[in-house]
Amino acid sequence: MPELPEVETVVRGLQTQLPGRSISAVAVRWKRTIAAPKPAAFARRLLGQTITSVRRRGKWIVLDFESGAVLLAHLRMTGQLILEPAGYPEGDYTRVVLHLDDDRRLRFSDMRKFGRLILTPDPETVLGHLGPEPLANDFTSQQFRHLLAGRRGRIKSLLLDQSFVAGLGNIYVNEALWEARIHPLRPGGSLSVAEVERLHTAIQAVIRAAIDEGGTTLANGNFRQADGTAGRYAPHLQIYDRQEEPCPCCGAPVKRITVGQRGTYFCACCQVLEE
DNA sequence: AAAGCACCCTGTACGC
DNA sequence: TGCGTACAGGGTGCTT
Repeated sequence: MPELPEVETVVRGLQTQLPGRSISAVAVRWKRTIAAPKPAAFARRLLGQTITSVRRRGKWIVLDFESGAVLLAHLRMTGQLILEPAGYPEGDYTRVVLHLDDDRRLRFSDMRKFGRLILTPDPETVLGHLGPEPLANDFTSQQFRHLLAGRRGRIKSLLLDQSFVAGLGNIYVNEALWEARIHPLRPGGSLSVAEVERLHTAIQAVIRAAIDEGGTTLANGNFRQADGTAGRYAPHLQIYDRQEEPCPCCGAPVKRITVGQRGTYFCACCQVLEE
């Protein structure tokens, strides 16, 4: 499931390749992948546009064009944005193909069809309601504490809320809470200053480590880097998808509960729901 | 503000 | 072997 580290990995892979290239043809194989504008207008407006930069905001991949137009790509569950040479055999589940002027192709593959592409002159209508970037300089432990103050919702649900903090998903939220020794059901506002500090540190550490390894590719192989290779972080996951396995810290069996309709892994020994 | 649910999808895992 | 069903998950939108 692409989260911040996976999206960052894709973006870094594209940053060295795409700026300066232009779109020579557009093929839409699954129309609903194009959230806006309508597929025909999407294809027509992209034609001939030159890419100036590639960046990330939360889990969105952002392609800026010379004209000021912006292409937003969200991978959701199974989306992949892969740069392939001309003549390369096209993989399965291709939804949209952007042909480049150097004959390479930027291919949006998406088995479950949840991913979305948006072409817009005003990306802030989409990106504007995202919370802070967890790796940004101004995302300090102090700011995090202010955001959490008074919040009665479960810390796990808050961390998954993209308008609260941008970019975290189920894998890294589970990992960060375990790392910080915080129970996923704790009300956000109930965390002590020391706990907020620990969680802030854990979030940044886990995300940075995952980026360093090129993201997490689980056994289902859903995530791919921009060049089609897998991420290397999966063996480093301490708790995610490890139900009944011993906690790496204390050896107690990892528990699995459901929080906000999401599978949640934690160690009942290390992450206590204290009063 | 918070929580629950349906929805969008399809591969996988399971029970019979 | 094969069919049917539950489940996984990010995000949106609606209801409670």
